[in-house]
Amino acid sequence: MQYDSQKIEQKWQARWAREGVYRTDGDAGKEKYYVLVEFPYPSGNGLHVGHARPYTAMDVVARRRRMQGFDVLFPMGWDAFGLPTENYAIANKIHPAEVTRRNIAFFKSQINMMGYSFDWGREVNTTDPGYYRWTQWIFLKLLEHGLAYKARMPVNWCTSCKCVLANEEVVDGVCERCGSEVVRREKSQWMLKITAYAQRLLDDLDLVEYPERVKAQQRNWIGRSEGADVDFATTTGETLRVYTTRPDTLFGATYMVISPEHPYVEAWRDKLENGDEVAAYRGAAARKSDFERTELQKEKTGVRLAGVEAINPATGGRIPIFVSDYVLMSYGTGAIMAVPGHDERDWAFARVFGLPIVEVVAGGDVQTAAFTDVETGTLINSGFLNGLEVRQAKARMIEWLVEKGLGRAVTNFKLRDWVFSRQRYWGEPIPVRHCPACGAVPAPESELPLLLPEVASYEPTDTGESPLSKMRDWVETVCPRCGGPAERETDTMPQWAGSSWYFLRYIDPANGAAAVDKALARRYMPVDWYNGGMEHTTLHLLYSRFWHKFLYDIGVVETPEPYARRTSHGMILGEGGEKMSKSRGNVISPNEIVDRYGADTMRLYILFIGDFEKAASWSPQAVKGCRRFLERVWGLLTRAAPSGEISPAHEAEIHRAIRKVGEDIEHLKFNTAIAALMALVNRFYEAGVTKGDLRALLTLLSPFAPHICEEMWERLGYRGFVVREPWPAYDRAKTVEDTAEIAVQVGGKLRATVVIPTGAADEEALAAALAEPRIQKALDGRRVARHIYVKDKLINLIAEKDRQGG
RNA sequence: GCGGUCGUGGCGGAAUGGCAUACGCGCUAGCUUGAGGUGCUAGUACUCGACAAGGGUGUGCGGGUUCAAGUCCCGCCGACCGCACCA
Repeated sequence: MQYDSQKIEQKWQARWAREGVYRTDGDAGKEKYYVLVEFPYPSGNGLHVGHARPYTAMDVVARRRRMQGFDVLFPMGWDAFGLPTENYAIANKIHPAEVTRRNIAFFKSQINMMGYSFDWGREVNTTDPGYYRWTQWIFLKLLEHGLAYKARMPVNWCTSCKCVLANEEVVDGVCERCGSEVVRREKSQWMLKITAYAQRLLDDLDLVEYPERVKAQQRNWIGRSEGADVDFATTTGETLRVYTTRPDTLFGATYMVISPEHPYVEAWRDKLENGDEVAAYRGAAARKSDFERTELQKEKTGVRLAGVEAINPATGGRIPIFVSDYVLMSYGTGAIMAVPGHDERDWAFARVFGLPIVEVVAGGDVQTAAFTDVETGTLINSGFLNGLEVRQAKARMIEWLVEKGLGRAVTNFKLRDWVFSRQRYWGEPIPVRHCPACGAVPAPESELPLLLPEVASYEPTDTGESPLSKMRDWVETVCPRCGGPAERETDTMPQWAGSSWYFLRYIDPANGAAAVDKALARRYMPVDWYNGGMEHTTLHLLYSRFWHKFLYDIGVVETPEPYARRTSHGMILGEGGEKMSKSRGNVISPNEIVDRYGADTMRLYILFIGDFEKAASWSPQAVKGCRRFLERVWGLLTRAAPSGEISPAHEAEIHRAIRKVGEDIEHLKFNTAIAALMALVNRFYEAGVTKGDLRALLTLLSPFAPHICEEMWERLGYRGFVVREPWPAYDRAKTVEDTAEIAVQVGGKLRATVVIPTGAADEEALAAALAEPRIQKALDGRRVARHIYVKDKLINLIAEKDRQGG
């Protein structure tokens, strides 16, 4: 009797589908549990083993929750707008919607091949008008609440995608997706005011259970800092405002720096003695790509603004002003007071330009290096601040600035508003009309969904206009406000739009009257457990938290946070620990593995491969171990004694396995859960097995390898589906054996083990230990001064001489 | 530089402060097989010792706490991930 995985897997996948065993039942008598995996982008490459890891892990969780009696929501869908599809469509002259349809069909067949327990009755697709209608609706609501606005500003422009990128999509100065150079372009863009939520996005991290690294990364990205705005008078009459986190060092500000993009550079042009030189510097900075501007930790450059000076409000002294690209226009006020004694960048700049370095916080040697410690220093050379600690001096200086009307305490964030426009075809049209008289006017809600028009060409344009702009009969419309002629917005939304709320649509996927029914949202939100990739920490995860908070504010949902628990899986690497990629030719397709070994083997291996949270290298050898294990499980069919009871010989270890497998699943320790099941099977081979033992094994193994378990369940004559069995309970009292082998140490060193009854009393353990000849030998005649006994674990004997430190 | 994670056999990796290396891969030997890219059994950290009995040493390095440290504390070294001229 062979283990024919192919036949078994097809058989049970068909039966599960027929019986609808994975449907979310909505039974109000049950507690709900919402398990979520990140929905895939259906690329033409198909499912990757990298998808299989999180999907399998969460499938195990969902399956266990069903067995535990929860009403489980475990849905799947498609994040289908996006550039690769559009580019493929352009190259092959197929409509992107058709490409998407084909890719989804392929992906879906692969997902089903793995035996995942998704409820397909709730499938969502971000490119479906019935879905993006509500994405557009949320945009209109954001607009209504002043959280969407159009602004002309320098944006990140990918030279290859011919499209604007969000800050989060620019990695090391190049496009996150295609790796091409990103340059700055001045463009009018739709922006979402995520900065309005910066503080809440930061604070509410305390409400959720995320891995520390995820929270840290988000905090870092939000980048809150506390300081002060300070106004400096200048010799031209203008006031130059700076932001500083070190107002305590104001007396040490010996010069100022403004960003090349600072408006004063332009405004002062005619007043400067070296206007041309400054303009040239500014021009050079503008031409540099982000990559050039940030990549090199180069020497500081800059130009002094000759003819203008500022007055340090604390000292009253005149100080020079420079323009330099180490000051960013996008943070603070785009201008800084430079304190070379206590800031490394200012110190480096001062060295290049021979500027004075004044020590105002004692504790270091400012001629050698900037002294930046804020914990130990004491203020000097600082008038009324002298003698104060840094912390006190900050507060005192802010009081003084407020008194004099020169400044105030300010909190700043690194987080920038979200650039929300894309100049591409395959995205949600932004439902806005531009009227020469009324400006940007929201499209009426009744118009939604505002459908993507059929266009002849999806080619991006070099001018930076969306391909939609060429569709004149679509573009030309009327203003909803004044009725005059108007044009439609031709930019589309970024791919992150549809994925910012998809978890809500799963709850109520067919609702034509609302994005999600309130009562249903109340039942299923928040997502109880959301697993996804680390690469989305500052993109999707942050964006969707923002949207969800907004939907909370307007009463659509009732939980402040969308995800109660977030976990992250490590990457699956190729054999040598290298990233899997087509160019390296080391990509493993799940199909290869399923064809050769079966889905159950694939599922086991992808979880057994290593620590779920860490990167792991694929090993073709090790896959076989998992197949071998299933063969051994299968082999138990012919060995099982007819008794339906758990055999006394295995009772304790089965109860321990129930506990361990359950706990391990909760803690993402899928590898050790499987190891425990392997150990159990090994014991069954050593000491015999009954039908009852096997029954227990199958219920525990079924979340991991559901097909083989279902088949064996049937062959053993059990009724129904094993995947619908209740998760077994363990009895703590039954997890212990009658006897325990305890370690016997002498002076902390292991000398022997003895077998004594479980829970034996101290004296009994001591007697057993002393009766051991090897212990007597180790004691070598010395008296036992004292001993430490840990029940069922060990006994440590301290001999008299040991205590003297010998 | 800042933030985070982490250093354990030949390899992937296990260990609520309590017998380090579970489980799997690989390897070695024996059996099985017509054959094996099959299956089974046994072995597999290093070292002294006779490949025995029996010792000793071992979780990146150096200290410390403790009856007991891979685990806790301090200081180094190294790796990986994220951010990075954010004032």
